[in-house]
Amino acid sequence: MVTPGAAHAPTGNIRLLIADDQALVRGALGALLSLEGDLEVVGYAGNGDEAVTEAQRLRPDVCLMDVQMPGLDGLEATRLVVAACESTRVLIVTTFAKPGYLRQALEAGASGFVVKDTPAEQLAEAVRRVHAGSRVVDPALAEASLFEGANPLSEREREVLKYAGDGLTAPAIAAEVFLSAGTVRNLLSAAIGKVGARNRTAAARIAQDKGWI
Amino acid sequence: MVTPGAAHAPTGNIRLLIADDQALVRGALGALLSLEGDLEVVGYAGNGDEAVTEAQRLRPDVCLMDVQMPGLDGLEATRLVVAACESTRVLIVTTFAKPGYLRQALEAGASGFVVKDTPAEQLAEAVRRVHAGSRVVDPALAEASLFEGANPLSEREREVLKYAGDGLTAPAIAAEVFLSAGTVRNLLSAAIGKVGARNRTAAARIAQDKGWI
DNA sequence: CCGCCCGCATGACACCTGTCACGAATTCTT
DNA sequence: AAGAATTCGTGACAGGTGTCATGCGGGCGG
Repeated sequence: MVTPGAAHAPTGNIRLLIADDQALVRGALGALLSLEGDLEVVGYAGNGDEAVTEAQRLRPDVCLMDVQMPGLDGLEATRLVVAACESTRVLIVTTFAKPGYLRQALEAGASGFVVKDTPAEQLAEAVRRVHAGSRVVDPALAEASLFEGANPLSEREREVLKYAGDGLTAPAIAAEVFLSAGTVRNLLSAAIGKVGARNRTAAARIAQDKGWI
Repeated sequence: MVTPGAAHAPTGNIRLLIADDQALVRGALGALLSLEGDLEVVGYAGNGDEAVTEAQRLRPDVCLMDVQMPGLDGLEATRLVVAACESTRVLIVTTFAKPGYLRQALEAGASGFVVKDTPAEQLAEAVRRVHAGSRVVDPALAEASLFEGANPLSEREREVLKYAGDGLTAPAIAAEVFLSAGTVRNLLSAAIGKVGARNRTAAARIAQDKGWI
């Protein structure tokens, strides 16, 4: 019998926190997982900051975390959740199978990585395996991550390449990052070379696809 | 009592088809909507072609349709479903609140347009209202669509701008679309002017954000 | 203390981009 | 049938891009 008011009622259920910036997806995932008898959704978060706050408050067994969220992104939120809640394991649930994302997720301490192409039936199983201490990662994605996951760009190169991808000129980027236009062009040129593109627009697209920016 | 084998059992339930290229999202939406006593998910589709085929086979009351799907996109699929199945209403359920998407969706015959930021509780209600013959559109998005939804770009301009957004040079684009490099530059210049950007990269980004490409 | 490395900056050069004017061919409207 | 509009193409010019060499200052390691 469950003791009323117990901080963590020893019901045997796996307690879940779901973090996704899209309310519909968040709610739908909650509905899906609640159908499983042994899974219990105890909280929701709409962005990275909320995810950290709610994880600290609720101490869920598993936190399902999207990557691209406004403000604090899911990778940084993962790092903070893992650091603050020893008993909480993080399962990344993301739209894009980007090698860079997987690598960063594992470096941040995530226990699993699932893309939204995965059949719905497999999500509950992934949650259970993560809770049991297993790693859950698509093998093909893991292999891609080994070769492509490592980000070849420096912090500054990533910074200027993001702006270039939005169409800003070198002088405009220079104003944003407080460097000279010539330095920005040198950084862009280096980034273009590392990514193997023919210009800054293509470089930004490739880096984004790989999860490097 | 339901007659066994009846093509459309007269149960009073609203029969749904869910089209989304992400299996997890598709399944989760199905789980969410199945919780409602009067809604019945009768089929799923992972792309636009499947959506059309399944709609013709199942004759659902409402089809939930994502926009960005591989192959036939959700807007074109909507057009075909509406043309082929008189009794099926289409509710667009998409990630991006792009004015151009809304306009194209309504032009394609969609009865509703919901973004995935919407609270999960409102989805079932939106389905019921669409089924009842109502239009379901966020008023703010409708207003934005009036001013920004109309695509100012010609067919050719859209075509070359997409390539430019991926970083292709004018000669490379010319090879893809079978025009001269000079013509491509003229088309890009016209598109840049219409969109109000300072270069092709920014123009591609703006057009994509507005749902024009 | 010295040498090396890294980040930032400048300048030069070749090439690409964006704009504009003009013309030819095709299509559409009157 | 004729005129207008649209699409495509060419050429010229100014500005932006990408590459490369070089130099300076600060930090780090020996």
